[in-house]
Amino acid sequence: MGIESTETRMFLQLDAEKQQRVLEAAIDEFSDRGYEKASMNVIVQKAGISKGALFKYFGSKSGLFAFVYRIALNHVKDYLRTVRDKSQDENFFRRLEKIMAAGVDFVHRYPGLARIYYHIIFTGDSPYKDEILKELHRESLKFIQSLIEDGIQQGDIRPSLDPKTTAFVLECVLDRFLQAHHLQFLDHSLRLHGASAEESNQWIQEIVELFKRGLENDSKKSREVDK
Amino acid sequence: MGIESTETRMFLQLDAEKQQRVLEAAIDEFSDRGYEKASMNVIVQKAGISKGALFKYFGSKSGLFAFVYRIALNHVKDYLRTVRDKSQDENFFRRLEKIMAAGVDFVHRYPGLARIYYHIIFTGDSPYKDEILKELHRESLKFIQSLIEDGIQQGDIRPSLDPKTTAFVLECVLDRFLQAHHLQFLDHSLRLHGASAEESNQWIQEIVELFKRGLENDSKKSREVDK
DNA sequence: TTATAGAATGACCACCTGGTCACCAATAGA
DNA sequence: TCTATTGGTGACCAGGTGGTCATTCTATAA
Repeated sequence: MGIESTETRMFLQLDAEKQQRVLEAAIDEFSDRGYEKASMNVIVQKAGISKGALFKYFGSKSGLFAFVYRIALNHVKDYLRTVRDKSQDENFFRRLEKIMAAGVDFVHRYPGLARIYYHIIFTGDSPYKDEILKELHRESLKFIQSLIEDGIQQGDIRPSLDPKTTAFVLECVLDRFLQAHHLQFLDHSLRLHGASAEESNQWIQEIVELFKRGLENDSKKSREVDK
Repeated sequence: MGIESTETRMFLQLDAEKQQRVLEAAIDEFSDRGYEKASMNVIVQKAGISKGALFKYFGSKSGLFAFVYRIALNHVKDYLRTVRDKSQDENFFRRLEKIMAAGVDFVHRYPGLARIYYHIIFTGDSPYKDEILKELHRESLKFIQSLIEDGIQQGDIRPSLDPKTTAFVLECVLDRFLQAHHLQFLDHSLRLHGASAEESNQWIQEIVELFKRGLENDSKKSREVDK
């Protein structure tokens, strides 16, 4: 498949400090400028290696990007899976809160990877564009829809809801919410950029409350679980 | 101000067919590739003029972009103002529907301008970045907040709502909804790309219904106006 | 110590960009 | 006819890109 990462044995055999240095330089440049505008010359400079060496490690710019993208995607999958599994027994709205909070944590813990991930989501800026985007959106959709299905099954949200509409609305709010944490120009109403965890959590509460009213299953009061 | 368009008298004195041709070439290239990646060489080729002439008409790439951006912004302002004024007497949710429908109309009628406008909104890709983004977001926020304030004043939505949260949620759903009409990679759940006006309207109904439940003022039944 | 294999280097390449300006063509006015 | 002005051209420029590869360096084994 086109988006296979192409790090060579040579790269994998470097000492850990050098691998780390190269990886950080790449994340830095790709997160700052996206795929197309990122410059291998800049990455080389930041990493303190020769350009020829970098091309030996990854074959091409797209190969290097694929390597970084995979790391970002795996981190996203990890945090989503972790929070989903840990919140299995909670109600839909509580789960939604936790997913948003985990997203904020991800953005704060791995700012570079988060920027790369969301830049791809919003702009499609990547090599092998179709495959990467298909993969990203398949993952995202699968996750949100399973959450909604669980919520309907557990009686937290109305069975009459159209799952597609609900997934659409949830997804765009979640994406924008997280993106506003690191893209200041999108952050004109909630001041999420630079917000403390507590402030972000305030906003999470408010947003989820809004969704609660809109989605809640009246005929079966939403299960409350100890907070 | 930095974002003043810089079309020269020379451009304005061209015959209308040539002006149109140059403008279309620019819209085509900027909408396809955004500001930074758009190539003056490509625009020149598409317009069938010399590069020197193009630089005489607009001074620079940023000058040309400012010209095009202004046209896009004016179109957006126009449709928003028109739909807001025409729906002055309707309830909040009906207004929301009409605004979304007008947005879909804008996207269909001026696909190039819509792409340019939303690309700036989502990526900030433009010259004089701070000024343009400030202007865009000021307009957007002003519009949505005035809509919400009207809705609260008329008793359609709850006064207890936090206007910021509500504006945030509305804005990201509206933006994503419109963007999905022309960015296929964002269009994985609703199939808006290539949707008929009727299909889009179906989705609008569903989305607004969701918001209605979430926002509606219980103590004063939302005013129904003949549909 | 020498030879070899592997790793690394950086000058070079073709291609692309936004922008410049000497030159040319057309037109109007004297 | 000559001159001045306006409009237009495209070769050229400096700077940047991703990528290549002849050469050099380094580590290891014999």
